[in-house]
Amino acid sequence: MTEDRTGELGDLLMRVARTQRRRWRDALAPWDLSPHQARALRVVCEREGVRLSDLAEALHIAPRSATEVADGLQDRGLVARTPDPADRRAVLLRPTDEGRRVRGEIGRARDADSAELFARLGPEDRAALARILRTLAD
Amino acid sequence: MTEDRTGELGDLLMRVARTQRRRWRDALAPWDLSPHQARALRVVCEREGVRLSDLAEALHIAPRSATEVADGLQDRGLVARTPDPADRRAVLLRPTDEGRRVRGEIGRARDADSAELFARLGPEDRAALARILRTLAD
DNA sequence: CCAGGTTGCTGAGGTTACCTCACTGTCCGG
DNA sequence: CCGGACAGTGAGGTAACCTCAGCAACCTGG
Repeated sequence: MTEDRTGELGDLLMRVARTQRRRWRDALAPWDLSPHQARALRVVCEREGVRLSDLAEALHIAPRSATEVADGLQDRGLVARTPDPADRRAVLLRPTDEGRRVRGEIGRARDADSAELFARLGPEDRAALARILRTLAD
Repeated sequence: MTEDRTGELGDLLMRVARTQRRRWRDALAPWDLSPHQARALRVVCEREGVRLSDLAEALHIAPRSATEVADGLQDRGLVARTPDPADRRAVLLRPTDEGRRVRGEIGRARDADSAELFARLGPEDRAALARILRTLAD
């Protein structure tokens, strides 16, 4: 079959991504965080003062659901709700010291995990993969 | 390290995969099937006579949950439960005619969607991507 | 300057897709 | 031929989403 089975490409991408997702979930276990929560923590740490609605948008979930994600992070003492001085309806999410610490740890864990997963690729393959994926990511 | 940010690679992979997943979910809407159900239908169609426990393993879910996935597919008339002649405890899942038809349709839809997604890549990039992903997929 | 619509968050309650545990009926090795 | 392992399922639980309604604060036009 000289045909360019594009379907297989999608399949492969799916499979590798699934593997990676599984690995990451496991790597996150020591902190008892879901991938989604880790992502949320990252968003909160990267911007200074995140509104719940912004978090919802960043996470592609309904605004109402952002409340629950924030609750989870707050219960673990990783973020704090502070009033928005510019709008008394709004709430700003900020990382606590613990939150920043944990976000640093999981960031390093993620890098380590990524390095391990991509270790079997040579440097030129890694570069090619990065270039190709960047093209696909818009 | 010439700053080979492996972490970014993982990030990119995640992002592209998320896009693909979203696209597929949307492409599946006309049949009112979840990606998971489509995957299950595919498994059932590819092997002849699938045990519930095999389906569970293929889908990486608990055996009990395979019952529910099978229920969903059966309610839509896509698969049928038949007794396993070799083991009266077991149940074999087989696709109905409708199931085979739908599986063909969504297979083509998936190919089309994949083709569209990867259209912006040149043939040599597609080949390189396939080779690299295959390496990663074991 | 205030009435009425819009926005930001959350309580209440629903759905979906998983899970574990317990049970029944069947299989099989000693 | 019997005790343990195994296949599927009923019952009931959880996590992560959702929509809808309500409340307070914001903003805009007359």
